[in-house]
Amino acid sequence: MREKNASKDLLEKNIAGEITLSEKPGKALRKWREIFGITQKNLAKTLKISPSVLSDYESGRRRSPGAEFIKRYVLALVAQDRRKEGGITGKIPETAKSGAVLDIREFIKPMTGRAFLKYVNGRIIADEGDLDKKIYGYTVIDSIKAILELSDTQFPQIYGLNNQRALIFTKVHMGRSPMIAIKVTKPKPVLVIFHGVAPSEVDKLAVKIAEAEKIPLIISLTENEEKLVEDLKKIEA
Amino acid sequence: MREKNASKDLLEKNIAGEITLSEKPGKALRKWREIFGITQKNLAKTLKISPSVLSDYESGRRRSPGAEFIKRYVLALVAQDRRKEGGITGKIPETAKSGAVLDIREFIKPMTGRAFLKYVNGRIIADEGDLDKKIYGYTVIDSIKAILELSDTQFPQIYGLNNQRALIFTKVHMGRSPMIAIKVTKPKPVLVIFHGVAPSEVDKLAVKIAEAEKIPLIISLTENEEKLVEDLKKIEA
DNA sequence: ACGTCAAATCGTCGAATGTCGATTTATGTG
DNA sequence: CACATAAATCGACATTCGACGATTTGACGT
Repeated sequence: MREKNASKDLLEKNIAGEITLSEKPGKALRKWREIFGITQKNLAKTLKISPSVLSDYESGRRRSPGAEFIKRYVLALVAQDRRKEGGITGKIPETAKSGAVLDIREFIKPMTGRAFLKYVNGRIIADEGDLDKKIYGYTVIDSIKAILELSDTQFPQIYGLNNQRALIFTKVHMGRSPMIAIKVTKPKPVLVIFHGVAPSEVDKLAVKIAEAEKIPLIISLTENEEKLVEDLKKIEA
Repeated sequence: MREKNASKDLLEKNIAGEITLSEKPGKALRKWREIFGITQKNLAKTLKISPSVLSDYESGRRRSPGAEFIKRYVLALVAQDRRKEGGITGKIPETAKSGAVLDIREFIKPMTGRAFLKYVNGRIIADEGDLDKKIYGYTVIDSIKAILELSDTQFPQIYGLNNQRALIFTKVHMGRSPMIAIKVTKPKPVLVIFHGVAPSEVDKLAVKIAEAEKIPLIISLTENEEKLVEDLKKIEA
C-alpha cells in the first residue's frame, strides 16, 4: 500500500496554473525550463518536437499554447527532473506545507550590504553590484517551499514595506531557482544570500544572472538554518 | 496599505492548473463552472462569446483550449463569484492553509449507513441509494479548504483503505462543490453527509446529483464541527 | 579568432482553435 | 401540456497553433 505524495500533483498543478494565467505564457514556460535546468534541445527531444517550437513559444511567436501542449510540457519537465539525481523535485518533502517565508524584518536604521555580511557569515560570490548600497530590511525564504507556494504574483509579496532589502534563501540546492525567480519578477532585492550550498556548487547561470542584474550574491556559511535566523535577530537590538 | 489575500491567486492557479493538466479539459471547465453555479449563457455573456463556444468545449468538440482562453475563463468565473453575495470565494479565509482532511478512520467491523446516522445527528435529504448498505469507514473533510487544496488527482486519496465509506463535509455552504467533486471522480462514497448547512438551504443540483448517483445524502445537525468529530470518535470504542 | 552548442528567426503548411448563428434536445415550471 | 431556459449539436470560416527545417545570432572555451 504505497504512500502517495501529495506535493507531486501540487507542484505540477502550480506550474501549469502559473503558465496558463501568465500574462506571457512563453515567459513562464522559459522560466520553468530554466529552473529545471533543461535545454530547449534536450526538452524538445523528450517531447519529440523540434527545438524551434520551444523557442517560438518562449520568444512569443506563439502566444497561447494549448492545454494539451502545456500539459505535455510540464509533465516532461517534472518527469525528467524526477529521473535524474539531484533534481528539484527530489528535494521536496512529502509533508510540511506552508511557511515559505521564515522571517521578515525592517530595520530602524539602514545598514550597508557589507556590514550585513558578518551577520550571515557571508562569502562573496558575485559582486558586480554595489555592496555599499544601503539595505532596509531582510526576508528569509525556504527556497524549496517557495517553489511550491510562491510564484509570480505571490513572489513580490516577500518584499516587505520596502524593496531595498536582502533576500536570504535557505535550503538552497544550486541557487538556480531563486535567481531565476528574481530575474523574472519586478521588485528586485539589493542583496541575495544563499544558505545551504557550498560556494563551489553554486549554479553558473545563477551567478551570471546576479552579475547581469547587478545584485551582489553571497553565500552564508553559518552552520545551520536555525542559527542563521537567530543571528539575524541580533541585528539592531 | 491594503492586505493582499494570498489564497486568491492560489485558487485561480489551482483551477487553471487542474484544467490544463486534466485528461479532458472540457470536463474540468464544466466542473468549475458548475461549482460556481454559473450558467453557460451567463458566463458567455461575461466573456463576450457565444454560449455554444462553452458548450463545444465542455462537450469536447474542442479538446485543447489555449492558455489565453483558460485564463479568461477562470478569471471570469472567480471575478463573477467575487462580485456576488454568498459566493464560493467569500468563504475562503485568508489564512489557514492545509488540513483539508480533518479525520479519517476505518472501522473494525462495518455498520450500515442507517446506523451511522445517529452519530452525526443526521437528517435524510436524499435517499435514492441504499441506507442499509454497509460502510467500512469515514473521512471528514473541510469543504472550503478542499476547494483550494484537493481536486481531481488528490481527491480520490481521501478514500482510505476502502471506498465503502461515508464522506463527511464540514463548513458546507450549499453543498454544490462537494457533490460536483464527487460526481466527477471515480471512487464514490456510499454515503455523503453535510455539516454546516440547513436542510432547506441545500443546493438543488447537489440533491439531484445525489439521487442520480444513488448516494444517500444526509445533513448533520450536530452543533458544531468539533463536536461532530468528537462524536464520531466514539464509534466502535 | 575559431569551433561548438544553445537559442533565435523565419517561411511554410496542415490541423485545430476560436468564434458565430441556427437548429435540436433536454429540463423544468406554471 | 406547452412554454421558457439551459445546454447540445453542427456547418462554416478566419486565425492561430503545432510543427519542421534551414539559417542566423549569441556565448563560451581554448
